[in-house]
Amino acid sequence: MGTRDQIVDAADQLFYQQGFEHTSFADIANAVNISRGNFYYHFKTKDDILDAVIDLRLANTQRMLDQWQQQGDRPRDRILCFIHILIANQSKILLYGCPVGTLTSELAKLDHAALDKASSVFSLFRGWLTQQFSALGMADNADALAMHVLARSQGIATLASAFNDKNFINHEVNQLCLWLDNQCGGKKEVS
Amino acid sequence: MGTRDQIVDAADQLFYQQGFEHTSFADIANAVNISRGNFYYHFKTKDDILDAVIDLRLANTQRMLDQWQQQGDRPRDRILCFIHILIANQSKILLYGCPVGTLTSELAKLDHAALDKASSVFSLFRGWLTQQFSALGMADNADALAMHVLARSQGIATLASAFNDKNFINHEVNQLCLWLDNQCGGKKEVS
DNA sequence: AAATCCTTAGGACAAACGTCCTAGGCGATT
DNA sequence: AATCGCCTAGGACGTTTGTCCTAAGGATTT
Repeated sequence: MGTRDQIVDAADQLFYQQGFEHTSFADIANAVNISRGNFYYHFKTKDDILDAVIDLRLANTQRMLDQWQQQGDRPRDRILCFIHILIANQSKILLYGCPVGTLTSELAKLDHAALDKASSVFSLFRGWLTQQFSALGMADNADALAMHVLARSQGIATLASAFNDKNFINHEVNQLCLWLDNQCGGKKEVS
Repeated sequence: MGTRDQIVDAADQLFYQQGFEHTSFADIANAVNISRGNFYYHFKTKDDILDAVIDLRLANTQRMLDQWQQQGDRPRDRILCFIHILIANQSKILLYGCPVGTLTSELAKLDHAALDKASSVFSLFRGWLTQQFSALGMADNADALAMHVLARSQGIATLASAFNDKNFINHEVNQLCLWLDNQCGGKKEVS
């Protein structure tokens, strides 16, 4: 893997674990074992790295969504794939919260120009979830349902991290699954 | 108002709007119009200010809860008071998210010692909400319901801020009220 | 072998940071 | 009037930050 990609990978993790502002050039250079000078060759400013990191996250997210799209046959199962990332990434979420939500929150406070781009990771999930709910025959308020699922997940991650409570994640994920079944119950599947 | 209280008040707002780490001594001193030297007389370290700010938030929160306790007769109405802070603080939430959630998220990433204390603001709400649900005759899972309400509010704030979407707050608050009525519906009020 | 280009290392730079010290103003007490 | 103690101002300190420059390594091409 090229140096540039290593930098973006390391920055991706560090931004998640330490926050964007609290991560310095030196931190990243140290993680990749290169000099700060070499660093500057690949990225002129810190904002450039943030841009690259968000691009990476967008690509990774899209790849994951595509995978879920093929993996599950029924839209309901696909939505469950999304919900279950809370379980799959449990330990990291307990420590650092949701990667998307915490970054957008930080950038909002910094009044950073990259906030919109960071939010677009949310938009990927939002659009994909909207698709699934539409496929379930709820085209009318599919977007609202998508946002609801996003918000629920977001809140679960934040509180689980604040209270460092693993069981809370499990319990709320179950509740969210029940909610989903309830939504599916009365409706007829379309696609 | 004494200088010390002015400092804590200014820090409270700045920590909310800019984040803890992104707020400097100079920022606070500038907001209160005092010199950095004077600043140091009242607080030895930045962590001391954070401590005082969290104490202020704990006191303010407790006062608000007490007020809600007297204001609403029925527990259901009291819980509605909590839910409606999302509406009352709408514009600030759109810009900076939830004061409690964003601070705990930041401190978690900084691995800061004050994280537990910051989370205790959540605990105040949690305990109070648990009381209300218990009074509604749901003592068995009152705490789980309290956490559910907290998580929903938290997610609403985060996403509303990310998408800068005021209508989303209104819609989700309505949904949350419906959910609450649903919970109250089957149960008999105790106190 | 020479030249070229991509990559790397290491340090220089000003600015900002948290922290700390000292001198002085000002009201209350004696 | 003199003294004391609380409060304030302003600057000094060492470190870290993001940014930038220059020189050299190393592979490929001519």
